[in-house]
Amino acid sequence: MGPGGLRVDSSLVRLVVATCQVDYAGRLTAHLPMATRVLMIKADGSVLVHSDGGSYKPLNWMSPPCTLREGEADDGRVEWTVTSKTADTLRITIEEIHHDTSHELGVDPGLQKDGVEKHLQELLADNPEMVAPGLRLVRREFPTAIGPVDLMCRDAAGVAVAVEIKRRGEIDGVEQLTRYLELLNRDPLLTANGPVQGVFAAQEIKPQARVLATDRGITCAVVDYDALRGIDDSEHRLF
Amino acid sequence: MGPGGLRVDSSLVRLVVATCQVDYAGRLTAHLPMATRVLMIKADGSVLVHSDGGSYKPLNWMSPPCTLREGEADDGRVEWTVTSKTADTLRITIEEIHHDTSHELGVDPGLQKDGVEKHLQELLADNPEMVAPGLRLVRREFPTAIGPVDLMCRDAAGVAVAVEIKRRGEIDGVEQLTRYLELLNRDPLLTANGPVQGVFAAQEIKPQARVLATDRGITCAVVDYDALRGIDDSEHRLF
DNA sequence: AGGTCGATTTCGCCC
DNA sequence: GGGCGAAGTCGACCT
Repeated sequence: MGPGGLRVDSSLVRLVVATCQVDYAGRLTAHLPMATRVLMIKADGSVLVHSDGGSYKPLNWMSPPCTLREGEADDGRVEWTVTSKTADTLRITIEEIHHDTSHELGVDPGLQKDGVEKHLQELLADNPEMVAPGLRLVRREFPTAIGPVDLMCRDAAGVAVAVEIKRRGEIDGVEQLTRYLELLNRDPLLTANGPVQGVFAAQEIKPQARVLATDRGITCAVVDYDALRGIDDSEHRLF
Repeated sequence: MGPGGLRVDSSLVRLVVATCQVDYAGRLTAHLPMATRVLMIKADGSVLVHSDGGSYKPLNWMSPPCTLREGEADDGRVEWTVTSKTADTLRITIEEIHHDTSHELGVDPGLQKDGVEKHLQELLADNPEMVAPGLRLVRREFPTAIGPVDLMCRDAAGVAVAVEIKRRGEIDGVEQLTRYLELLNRDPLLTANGPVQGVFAAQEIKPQARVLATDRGITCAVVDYDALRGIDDSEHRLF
């Protein structure tokens, strides 16, 4: 508590509707001609410039940490200058302010998610036979020098099988698995029963990714997330 | 103009500050506990749920096209339901509205960008000698079965040179160029004077990408965007 | 601090 | 409209 009972309020959001022009200079340069837009200024000084369309991405913005300075342009118009430590600059030249309010929000409890890749990995770790029949899990997040393999398994014949899991299987995922396989195949402990096999498992596999995988001897496995969740639920109900 | 002089206003943005709980079910499920947040409802019905922190990405959102329906929950509280054609649902349960205004924005002229990869590619196409001395351009966006090569060139000795351009050179770009080279080296027309050479050109090349490129016999070229733009400007000034 | 990888990525281009 | 690559990607996690 500060002097005089004043409390520093760090969770204030300012909503402004203004006719403005926006110029950004940083990793690129970008320009927005004069028009009416929504400006959101968050507690950390970050600024979002929204139009009424598009999706959630602003037309222009400044990421925190940054500071907003209110000044005056040569022609007397109000000018906001937002600067970051990395020398990025966002300049907002204001012709007219139509709305300007500030609101205290308080601390946000945060978002709870379910159904992302990590969850899919957990489900497949519990049910490796859904990836390929006869597969047994050796280790989840099996470490290598260039990163962890999602699932390391062995098939019925004792051959090592590296499983790369994606929500959506694209070409990058195949490259990633290829790099792992190249490295894993240098390990005599893994190749004792033959070369390490690769399985690319995803809820959806793009055609080009499938072509590249097949070309490299990698097996593709499309997994049904809902079915998998159903299996896992019923298993847990037994205990 | 509609009957009675009423005009359909399609560029309206609604700004709401409310204590609310948010539940999303679609590609994943997500939950936001009750707290005070900023809600932005755009003209196309899309909804953004912002807290006072984070960057420009909302905590939760619904992408257009979608429709917002205002209803009432079992306990009598106001409930907004946003639905899209793909069966995604965003449910906002409102405890209290602290602020609620609507604003007409008009049509946005749109964003002008400068300095992205495409622009860098244009500049290097005009000045291939900035990539490597003696290089002559054969074709920009040279087509292959797996995608276009940014610049196809020949060096002073007539050897084909494939140039992959990135703003920031990372490992993925080296993989991409490697795939192209593999394919290009199957074409007798290109390999008549020796194997196709690869050049990885970027404003900045990450150490790991450089190592991988070198390991594969790919030349790295760091290009100075500002200098390049200067050259191009002065060239155009001659005409 | 730097690298890697996921994302309800979104966005834009080309087929 | 689908596929694919870029992004001022952002953010989380790990070394």
